Amino acid sequence: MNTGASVAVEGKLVESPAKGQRIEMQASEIEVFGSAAEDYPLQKKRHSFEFLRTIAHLRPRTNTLGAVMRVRNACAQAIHEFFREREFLWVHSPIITASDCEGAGEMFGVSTFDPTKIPTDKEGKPDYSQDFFGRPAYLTVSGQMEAEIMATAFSNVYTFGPTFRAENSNTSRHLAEFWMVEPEMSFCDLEGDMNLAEEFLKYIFSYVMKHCPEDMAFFNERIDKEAIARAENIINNEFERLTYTKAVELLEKCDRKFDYPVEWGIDLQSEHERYLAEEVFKKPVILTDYPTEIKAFYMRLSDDGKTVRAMDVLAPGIGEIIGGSQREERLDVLERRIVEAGLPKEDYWWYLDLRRYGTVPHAGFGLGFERLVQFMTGMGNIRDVIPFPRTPMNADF
RNA sequence: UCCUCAGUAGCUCAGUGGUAGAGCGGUCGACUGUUAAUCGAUUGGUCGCAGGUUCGAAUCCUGCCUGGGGAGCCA
Repeated sequence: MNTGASVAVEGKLVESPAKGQRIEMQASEIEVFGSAAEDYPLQKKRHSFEFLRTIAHLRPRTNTLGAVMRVRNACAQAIHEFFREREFLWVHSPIITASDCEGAGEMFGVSTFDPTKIPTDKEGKPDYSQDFFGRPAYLTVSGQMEAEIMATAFSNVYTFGPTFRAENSNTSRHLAEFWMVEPEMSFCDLEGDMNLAEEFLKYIFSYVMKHCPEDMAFFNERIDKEAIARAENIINNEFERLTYTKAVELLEKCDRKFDYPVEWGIDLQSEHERYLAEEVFKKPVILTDYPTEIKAFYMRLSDDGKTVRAMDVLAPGIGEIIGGSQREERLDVLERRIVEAGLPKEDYWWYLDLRRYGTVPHAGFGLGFERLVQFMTGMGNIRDVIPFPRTPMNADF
């Protein structure tokens, strides 16, 4: 009988005289349901995560993936409990969207066309009027705009589901298919948004520490010796909050040499964000009030005209884990911002309707679920915190 | 997409121009209060792929493929 066999053992559970275990079973009967062939790839030793990714159908049996999947599950439970306690409505945003106005990244097309013979119009372009939806359709990159719709009816809502990015990103922090949590709150400003984000992360970390203590101890010992200290740091300390402008001043004054020079107006680089979260404050940092030019059109313009009410939560070791904002609720300002961004206003007719009919101050944020699990467990590669990772050139299993 | 490192046995790796190696695993046997057991034997390779240089290439050169790390984009 080899490692990997499936068995049922009947016997007597007794106190063990051996070291390192309290109990053992003295077997009286063993039934083998499935023996494992001698080429069973999982051995009783450490395997590299790269190798395990090539056998994604067997790796859930390993102790590390097992711990990851339990913690991932606990994170999902914590998210639902957090919002249920606060009476947020879980709304199901669509996976397929015909709206091409989300602008959050490259999208996967959804079509039933036979790729070898796509109908074309007079100009030789694909004639989508003959396609399944009668127009171009895509996999969603974000449920935010649908969440905004629902928030104008139910006040507090959240989405939690898969999202897709067709970007050719090959990093340990990106997936083509990943899950996102997006709360959206009416009658809420940026302060309320930040408060919720901070409470939210603290809640999830407390929940996992309470429900998965053995798995967290495992990660702390085998994967990342900071895992438990980091969780306690999150739970027990106030997040640092400062404006983008203050952060830039701080970066300009510090002794550290950066590959990319810092000046007001630039989008902060990974090295800048890491420096702030890992070296200056050594805890999560919330940056707010970013320059208008580097943020999305729907974020609420401040009175200074130069910044928007946006916020990013930067986590040590991970970087941006949450991105959010107060949304622009003023119809005239939003229309102007859409035009300034060079976007077709007619595509946003329903989004603008939300401002036309009973507009309301509102705010929300998005959290990358796999990044949260990475942050929680200390796992280095995002492909190892989702059972079946989808990345460029990889959709096996 | 860019930069960089790597690809040798099922796994983890050593081998820098001269007959392809180790540990683990597998198989067989022995032994055993074991814990990723121990002891003995044994099995196992188109050295990522294709070309080139050379008397001779795992080793040097070129191209490609795949993977890791970093960057960009972002969550």
